[in-house]
Amino acid sequence: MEQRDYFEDVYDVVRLIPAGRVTTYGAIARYLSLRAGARMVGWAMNAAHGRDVPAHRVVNRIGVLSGKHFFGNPTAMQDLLTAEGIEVKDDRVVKFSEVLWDPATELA
DNA sequence: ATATTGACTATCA
DNA sequence: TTGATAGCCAATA
Repeated sequence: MEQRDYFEDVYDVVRLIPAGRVTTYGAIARYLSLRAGARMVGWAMNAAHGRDVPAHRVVNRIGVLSGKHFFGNPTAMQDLLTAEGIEVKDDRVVKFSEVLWDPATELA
């Protein structure tokens, strides 16, 4: 069971996210030209456990920590983001537009 | 093989 | 503004 397909492509992009920045599922999907769409990026993250993938830096399009519940401890994701300088309030990234790291724009 | 679900997004009411 | 609906693709409850 080697999902060495777009899964690893997603992981690679997520690893490129600088600390103190976040990105969205749609941005990754769009950058990789994934036919799959944003949902599969989230699914790839599900398999990202055990890898060096900072999935806590990946949020949905409005900056909501939609995947925090998958970190074992619901507060783990928020704590990680806060530790990196990202302000999180009510499960949502504060100043989301400022900390947003879009690979299609930043990485080009 | 079919139906349901999902760490999403865009559009419409 | 929020809420509902559709589109999208892959894995499986």
